[in-house]
Amino acid sequence: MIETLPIHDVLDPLIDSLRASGRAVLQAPPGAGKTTVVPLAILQAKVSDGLIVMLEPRRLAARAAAERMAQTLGEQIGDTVGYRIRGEAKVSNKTRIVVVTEGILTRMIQSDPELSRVGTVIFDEFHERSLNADLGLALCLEITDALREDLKLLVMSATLDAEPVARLLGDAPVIASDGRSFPVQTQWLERPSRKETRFENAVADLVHRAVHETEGGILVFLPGEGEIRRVEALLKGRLPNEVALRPLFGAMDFAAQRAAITPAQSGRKVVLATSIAETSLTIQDIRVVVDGGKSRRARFDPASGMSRLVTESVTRAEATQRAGRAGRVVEGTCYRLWSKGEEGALQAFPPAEIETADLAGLALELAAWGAGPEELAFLTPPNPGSYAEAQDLLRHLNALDVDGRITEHGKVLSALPLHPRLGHMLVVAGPEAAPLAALLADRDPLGRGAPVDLALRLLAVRDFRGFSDRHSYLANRGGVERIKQEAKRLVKQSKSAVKQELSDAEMAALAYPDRIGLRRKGDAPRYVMSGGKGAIIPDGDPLCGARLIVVTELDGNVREARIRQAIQISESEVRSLFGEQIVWNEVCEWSKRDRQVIARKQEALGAVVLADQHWRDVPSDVMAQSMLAGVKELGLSWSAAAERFAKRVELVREGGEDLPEMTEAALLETLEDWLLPYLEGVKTAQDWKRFDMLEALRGRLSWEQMQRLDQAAPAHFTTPLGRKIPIEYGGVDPEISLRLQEMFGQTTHPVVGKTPLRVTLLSPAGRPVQTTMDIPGFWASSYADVRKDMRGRYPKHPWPEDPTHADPTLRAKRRR
DNA sequence: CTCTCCCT
Repeated sequence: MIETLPIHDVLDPLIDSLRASGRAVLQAPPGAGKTTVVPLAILQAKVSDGLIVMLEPRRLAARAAAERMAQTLGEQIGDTVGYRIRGEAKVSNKTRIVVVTEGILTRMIQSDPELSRVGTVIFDEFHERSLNADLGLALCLEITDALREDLKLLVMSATLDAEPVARLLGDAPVIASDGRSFPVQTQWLERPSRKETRFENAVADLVHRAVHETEGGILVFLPGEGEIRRVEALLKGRLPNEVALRPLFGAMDFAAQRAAITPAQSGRKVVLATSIAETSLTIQDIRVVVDGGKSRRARFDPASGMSRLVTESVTRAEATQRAGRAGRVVEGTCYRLWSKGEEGALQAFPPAEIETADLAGLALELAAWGAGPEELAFLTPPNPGSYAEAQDLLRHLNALDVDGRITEHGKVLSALPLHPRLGHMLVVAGPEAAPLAALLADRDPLGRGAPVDLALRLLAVRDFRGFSDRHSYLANRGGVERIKQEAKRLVKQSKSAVKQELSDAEMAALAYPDRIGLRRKGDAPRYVMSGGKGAIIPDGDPLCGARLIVVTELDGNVREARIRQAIQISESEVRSLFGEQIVWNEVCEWSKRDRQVIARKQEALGAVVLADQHWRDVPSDVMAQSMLAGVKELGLSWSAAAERFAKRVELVREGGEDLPEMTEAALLETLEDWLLPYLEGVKTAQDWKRFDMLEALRGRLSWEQMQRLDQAAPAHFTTPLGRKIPIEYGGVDPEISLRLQEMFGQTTHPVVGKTPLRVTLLSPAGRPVQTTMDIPGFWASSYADVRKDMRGRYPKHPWPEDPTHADPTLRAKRRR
C-alpha cells in the first residue's frame, strides 16, 4: 500500500537543497509524515555517503520511528534502519539509518569529533529546543565549518518560526509542508475569568460546560499533580455517571498511565493531564481539549545552584499544540480558560532549555570539546549566570582546572551518562555507589507524602521485599526496577575498581558537598547548608532530629528550600571526607538579633559551623569595622551637643562655606571616614546609645575650618554677665533664651555673622516673657509694659526703669 | 495551597 502524505510533495525540493547547499530547514506541522518519510528519501536519493543519523527528543519516539521505517522497507529493525538510545542499541553493519535520542549524538561527537562515519544529521522536532538538540546542532555546525564540508544537516521543525534557525545554518533554504490534521474549533471565554475565582473551580466549571456541549473524549491540561487531584475532587459527583475521570502525569506508574490512555470501553472519559499529553503521550479517542492555560516549568537559579518550579501562563505555541490534540482523528473542539482579548498578552514560545536549565552537563561537554560558549553558534546562547555557576561546580568536583580546562577526572565524568555530581560520586566511591547514582538520577520511587530519609529509598532498591515488610509507603515498583537495571549498567560502564567502602551518606556527600546541612538552634527543623542556603525538613518527619544531614533533593523555594530527600551523616564522616576544606575562621560581625558585635572563632565547612568558640583579644580595628554595620542599622546616636554642632556646620555650609556635609544621610554614607577611629570600646547597641559623636564630628574639621565655623556660627553667646550660653541652631534662626535680667546693659542686638539671634527673654521663673529680634527696640518700647506686670509678680527681682544702664544679674535684690 | 517534562 502506498500512503500519500503531504510530505511527499516537498521531497524533491528538499533533496535538491541538501545536495546544493548541504543544509536545509524543513518546516512541517504534525501529521505531515516527516519523521518516517524524510530519512528514507534521503537514503534513496543517495544524498550523502555514510550513516544518516536522526535525532529524536524521546526514546519512545526514536524506537517507534525506526520500527516504522523498517516496516516500510519490509525489513527487521537493525537491518537498514536501526536505533540507539541510552542503554539499548539495535544496529548492524548493514545499518544506514540510525535513529538516536539527542544525548547520544553528543557522545558520538565526543568519541569521534569528525563524525567520520556519518553523512547526514537530521534534527527532528527541533522546535522543542532541548538542551541536547541545541548543543548537538552547535557542535555539528562547527564540524561542518572546520572539518567536514560534506556533512549534510537537516533541521525539521513544526513551528512557523523557522527563520532564525535557517539564518543560523547560513541562510539555508526553508522548505514548508502542509500537515494533515482536522480542524479544531476554539471556544474562548466571553470575558477574562475573575481573579477571585480559584483556578481549580474555574477549570471544573469549564470541563462541566464541555461535557454538556460536546461528545467524545475530553483532555484537560493542568500544570501539575496537585491541580489534577483537586480538579478531580471537584468534578466527582458533578458529572453524569457514565463519565470516567482519569488522571495522567509522569509520576504515575506505567500501568496507570496505560489505563488513562487506552480508549474507554463505554461511556465518556475525561483525562486530567499535565504537559505529558502535549507531545509525549498520544490519547487516541480525544475530541475535545480543555486548556487551563498554565504550564509548570523548571528554572535554574544560579544564585542557589538549584532548580525551582514556576507556574506560568501557557505560550501561544503550547496552546496551539494542546488544541491540536483534539483534531487527530476527526474535527474537534478546544475550550480555553482565557478570553480572546487576553491571548495577545501570551508569550509566543516557551524559553529554550539552554536558557533555564542547570548547565553543568553542557559546561562539561564544552570543556571536553575545548571551546567556550561564545565560540560556538548557538541559536540561543547559554544563560551566562547558570553557565558560570556550572563551571564553579565543575571546579569543585575537580572536573575543570583553575583556568577552566577539562581535567583527566573531568574527561572520565563526561563519558558517563550522569550529571557531573553523580558521575563524580561514582568515580570516587566506586561501583558501590551505582545504586545511589541511579536512584538520585531518577524520579523519586516513593510517592507524595513519603518521609525524607534517603535510606528508605536505598532499602527499596537493594531489598524491595525487606522494604515492603517494614514500611507501608507506596513505592513505585516499576520505578524501583528501572533504577536497579540502571545501577547494573552503571557498574559496567564505570569500569572502576575503586573500593572505598564509604557509607551511603558519605557517597551522597561526594555528589553534594555544598548541601551538607547542619541543624540550626531553635525548635523548627531548619538547616543551614555548607553552600550557604537555608533549608527546612517538613514538620514531624523522623529525620527532623538529625544534627547533620546530606540534602540530596530540595525544592527551589527562594527564602528557604524544602528538603525532599536527605540522609543523616555523622560529624566524623564529614571530617574525614572534607578534612582539607574544614578551616578555622575568625568571625567578627554585628548581630542584628543580639544587637551587638559578636566575635567568634569557628571551625567551618563552608557555612556549616562544626565548632564555635569565643574570640578573645579581637584587634580593635576589626571590632570597630564590625561595629560600623551596627551603626548603619541603629542609625546615628545624637547627643544634644553633637546635634548642635552638626547644625552649626550645616548653617555655615548654606552660607556657601566649604565644610564637610553633616546631614544624617551624608554622615551615614561616610561613616568609615569620620567615625571609625573613634569607635574603640563600642560594641553593643547600648554602648552606641551612650556614645557622644561630638568629638568625632569635630574631628572631621581641620583647625582652619573650625576657626571659620566659630566665626560664622559660634557655639556660644556671651551674656553681659560674662556667662557663655549655647546658641540653638535647630530652627529657622539661631536662637538663645536667657533671663531678662541677664540682658541688662545690652544695647545692641546679638548676631552670628550677619544673622540676628532670636532671643527669648525669660521670667525669673524661667517662663518666656518675650521673643525679640531687636533688643534695643524692646528696651525702648514693650519693656515698660513687661516691667509693670512683672514687678508685682516678682517683687524681689530688679526691674529698673532704664535697663540699658542697669547691671545684669541672675539674683534677687538684696534684703534691705 | 508539596514537583512539569525529558535525556547521555
